[in-house]
Amino acid sequence: MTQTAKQRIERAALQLFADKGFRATTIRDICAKSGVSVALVHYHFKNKNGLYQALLDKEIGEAFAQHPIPAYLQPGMGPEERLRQIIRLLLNRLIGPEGLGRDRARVRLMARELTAPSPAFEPLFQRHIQPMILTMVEIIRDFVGDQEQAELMRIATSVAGQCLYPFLAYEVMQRSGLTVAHTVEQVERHAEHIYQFSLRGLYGLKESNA
Amino acid sequence: MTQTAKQRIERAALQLFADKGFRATTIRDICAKSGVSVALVHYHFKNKNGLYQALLDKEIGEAFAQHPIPAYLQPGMGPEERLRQIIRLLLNRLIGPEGLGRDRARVRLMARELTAPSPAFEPLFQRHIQPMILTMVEIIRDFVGDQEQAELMRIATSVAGQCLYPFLAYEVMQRSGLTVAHTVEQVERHAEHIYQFSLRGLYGLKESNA
DNA sequence: GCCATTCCTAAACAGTTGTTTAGTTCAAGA
DNA sequence: TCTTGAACTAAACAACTGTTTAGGAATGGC
Repeated sequence: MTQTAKQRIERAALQLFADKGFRATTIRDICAKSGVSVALVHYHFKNKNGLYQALLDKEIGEAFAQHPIPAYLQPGMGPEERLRQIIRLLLNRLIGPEGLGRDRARVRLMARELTAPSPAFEPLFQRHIQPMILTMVEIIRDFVGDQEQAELMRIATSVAGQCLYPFLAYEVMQRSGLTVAHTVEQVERHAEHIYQFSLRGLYGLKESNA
Repeated sequence: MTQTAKQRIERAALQLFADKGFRATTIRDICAKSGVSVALVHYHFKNKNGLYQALLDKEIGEAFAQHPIPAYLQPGMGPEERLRQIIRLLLNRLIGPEGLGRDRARVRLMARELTAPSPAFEPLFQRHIQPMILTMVEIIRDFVGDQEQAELMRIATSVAGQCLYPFLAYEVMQRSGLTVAHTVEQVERHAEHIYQFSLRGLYGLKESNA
């Protein structure tokens, strides 16, 4: 047996939670898929919530931790380079092969949590998502100067939306024949596209303000 | 009694399905909230799936039908005006006060379906979502000329992402202190912002291609 | 050999869930 | 007045669900 029972449980649970959601997935589903008894799940993970929490930490937490913010943003960078890097960070974390993109189930699980967060997601949100958002907003504020709250929100979502949409709308896009590639080269190229696209948009704002 | 029992069921079900999801919402939850008996739900809607389907059709189908594509796109419009109009369409449908934005529960329900579609969503997808995507892709193709599939996908998601993100990431944004306004004026202003932002980005692509 | 620990299972338990059945109330039409 | 049909309820049903209990291999240390 190349995989331990615990690993088989985790694998099966990840796929089922991602496909059907937490509530619709039963422990017996997971057991049938991984070939273990019902009690073993409780032995290894205490209960259904514990299994889900462990999965979030492992599949999402670890993937994000491999791409920490300081690996992209270094002191002394100008606003343009910082913008480029925060976009690369988002894309590598979300659809990059070392991020969530390696596994389609990871993407679906994360998309569920972003649109309908569960209590188990809270620690991950505070640890990884919130800092990303705040950093992005700060970079954009550097770029466009002082703005009213509503305008800042519009600009921030213009940039962040480009990064997150191919990730959130995975299912819808696939049904329309549009697919996202997850190779390193494709991700870098996508990041560069979003950077260039956003840069023009941001410069346009400066012009119309002046 | 100002509302019929059937209406109270629908109202309670909408809020609960939006908050907790289809599976996590029980018929008894809905009954407790609307003050009716369990059997009455089956009397009016046949079963739980029927109730959900009826709700999707009513809350999302009707809102979308109020903003049909031909009301925005007319023959003879140039590519720039068509781009502006398709953006207005998306925003009015999704966050406008006559669209889903009128009711926070509608937004949450739709966001759930976009990231994790249920079988009940399929007819709405084919009727409303697919035509929107195809129209958007067509407009962008007019704009940027022939492109390889991957590049077209990147450009389309750059525009669509800006429109959909404030909608999909409702929860996450709210937790970070960013709120989306749903008044007509705010929505129109947001649409104009996305149009200008995208226009610059698209012109940039033309330049770098030349 | 014996013991302790880890990994694992079958079976039972108690509560929940969607659905159905049988029957009640009540207003409108003949 | 009688009847018909729509709106509604209480109670029961059968299946499912998360969790626990009691115990069986198997392994490694002493």
